[in-house]
Amino acid sequence: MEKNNELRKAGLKVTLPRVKILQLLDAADNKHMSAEDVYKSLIDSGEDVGLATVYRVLTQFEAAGLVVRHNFDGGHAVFELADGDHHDHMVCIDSGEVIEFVDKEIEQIQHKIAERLGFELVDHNLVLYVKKKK
Amino acid sequence: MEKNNELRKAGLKVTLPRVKILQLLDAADNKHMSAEDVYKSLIDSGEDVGLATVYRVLTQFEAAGLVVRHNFDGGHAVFELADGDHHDHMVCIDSGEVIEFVDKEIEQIQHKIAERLGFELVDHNLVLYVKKKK
DNA sequence: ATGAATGCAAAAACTTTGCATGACG
DNA sequence: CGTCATGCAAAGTTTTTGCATTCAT
Repeated sequence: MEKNNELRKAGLKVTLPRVKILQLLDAADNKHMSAEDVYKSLIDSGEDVGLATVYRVLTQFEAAGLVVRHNFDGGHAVFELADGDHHDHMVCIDSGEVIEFVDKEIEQIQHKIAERLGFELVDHNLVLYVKKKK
Repeated sequence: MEKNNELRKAGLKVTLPRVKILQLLDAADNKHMSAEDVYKSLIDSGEDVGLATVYRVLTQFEAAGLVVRHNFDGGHAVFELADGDHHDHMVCIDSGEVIEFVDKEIEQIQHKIAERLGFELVDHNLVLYVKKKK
């Protein structure tokens, strides 16, 4: 679906900052960007946008399900475009490289664990820290 | 091993704040405390300690492997005493309750995933966000 | 005694909010 | 045109740092 329609469908006006941020996340080499990353990138592209707007827009996008927010390591949150497919992350501790993966089995077990303890699984966060085999 | 020796072994002087914080984490009903939690608890116990010291001490304990820091969702880090046994966490998004669990199967699959992609699994972080079933 | 550890306050890093102006539909 | 969205600046949160004082060894 085309981006502008996704915005309208989410009840958000099609404004320049919102369109630019969507485009940026779509085209980004680094799929996982912090608010600051997005802000700087837009400023560098000559856009006139405020950091507060970036935060507001990303938060709205998250609420609308257009974007996923990850709270990786403490400091700052990173955002990536929601592509419909859920996936987890593997981070190489040497190179910083981020690899995405999905494993049906793990997902199922997670559900079972939650159920077994009387809970309903709402979300999860799995990050594997790895290094290249020599 | 007795606490004071653990401190000495880590190259840390045995000071009142450090001892109190270790004791607190050891005796805590809630095993997962934020720096603020620890600070308030100590103040309530009549200890004269600074929040900055709590942060410094917890960071040192983490570096020494005495404590594990978790970056759950919600902006602030929580700490728990390292008990040697690895476990993952389940956080109730309604009550904030934290449940620990271990699942051999998930651990094995994680290894397989890393291996399959040519990596060696060094560490991982798994948090399930759940809510109580009605 | 001497270097490390502490408390306090100030600063830093990240994110949210209030408000007047400007843009979308 | 009436909102809704924006930019800026100011305030909120969480965590870190500078510095003089105190404490452990």
